[in-house]
Amino acid sequence: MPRNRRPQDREEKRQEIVRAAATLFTDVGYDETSTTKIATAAGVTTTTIYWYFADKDALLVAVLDHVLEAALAEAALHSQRPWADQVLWAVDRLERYRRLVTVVHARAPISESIGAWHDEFHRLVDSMMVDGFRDAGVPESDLDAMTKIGVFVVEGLLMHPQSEQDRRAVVTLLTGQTRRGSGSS
Amino acid sequence: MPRNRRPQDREEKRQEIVRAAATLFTDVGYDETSTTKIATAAGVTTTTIYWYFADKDALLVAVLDHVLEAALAEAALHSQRPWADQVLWAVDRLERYRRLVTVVHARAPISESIGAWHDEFHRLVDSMMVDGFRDAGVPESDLDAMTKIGVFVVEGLLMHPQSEQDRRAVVTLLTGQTRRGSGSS
DNA sequence: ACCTGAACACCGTTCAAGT
DNA sequence: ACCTGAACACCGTTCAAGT
Repeated sequence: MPRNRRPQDREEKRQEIVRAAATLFTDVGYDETSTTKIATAAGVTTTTIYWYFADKDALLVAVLDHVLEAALAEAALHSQRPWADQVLWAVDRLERYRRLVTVVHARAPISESIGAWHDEFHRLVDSMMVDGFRDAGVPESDLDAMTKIGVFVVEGLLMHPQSEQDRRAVVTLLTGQTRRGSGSS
Repeated sequence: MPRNRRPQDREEKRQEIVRAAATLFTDVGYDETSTTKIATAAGVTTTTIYWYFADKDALLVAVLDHVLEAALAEAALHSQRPWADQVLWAVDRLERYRRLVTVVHARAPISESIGAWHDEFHRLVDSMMVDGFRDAGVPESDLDAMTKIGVFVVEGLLMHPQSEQDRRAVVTLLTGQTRRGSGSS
């Protein structure tokens, strides 16, 4: 009984569009990637994209969810390592998504769906950061401000690539300076 | 002898285009502002813009220089105030240029002229930050990393507007925590 | 030297028409 | 339900033509 036939195929094709868009948005950029290029890469017609997604922004949200899901799954494997290493690993892992970060910042104020995704994302990152800094011994009174600084520093490191050495120095200072006597000659 | 007539007029018209573009790029956004809208606001034809500027990116660079010059002139008046206040003032003053920050980050990798402007800008900001943190008593060994954290935090505060109170908490923690016994009950 | 109107290639999106 | 070709309004930019 092929009554509800091939919901498989539909999901597969949708995934193929998301994967093609993810690659292009990440490596080339959102503004630099036309819907026609995405369609070609996914093996469909330009207009077909609009059968699966309301507009280009909706496709971007699907890409962001796709990328975030994979990154979170990987991050879970590192949750037992020292706090500084976890932050450093996150920066390493996310650096290639620099272009996605910029486009989210650029479109969040003008696209409701991207704005909502951005807010949700920061809620998630904030909650992870709070836990990390608390475990690292940051006093409760400084925890909120320290979390914000942590998020800003990670974002900054993504946007302004540094040498491995400089990156490590920044993260060490960030995660270590509130613990007494942690280096500095 | 009107041999070299009206270099005044030329500079005036150029300035008018830059001013119109500055307002629109700042309030509406770079991608959201067409060259036609800029031309209309400046009282010229679209193609006239291309007599004064090589392309839209060159106009953006002129806008960035224009805005930066004004901000630096104002900043000079505050150079004697406490370090935390100076940083807080800068965040306050620059918040309205959030859209310019995003577009510079978005276009720096793909436009050589924007990339060059971005590098130059960070050299300037870095040198100001280093002096501030050194005077505030940050040890020489942490100065480079601390400067980067400072720049990232200022950028983060620009991109993610906070309440006056939260902003102050972040900047206080940033500028104060390396000085011994500066609060936190 | 300075400015313009017409044109070019491209963009995201819509929609009537097909299966 | 799913997909398409043709068309729409708009974009940044070019260029021959005017003064």
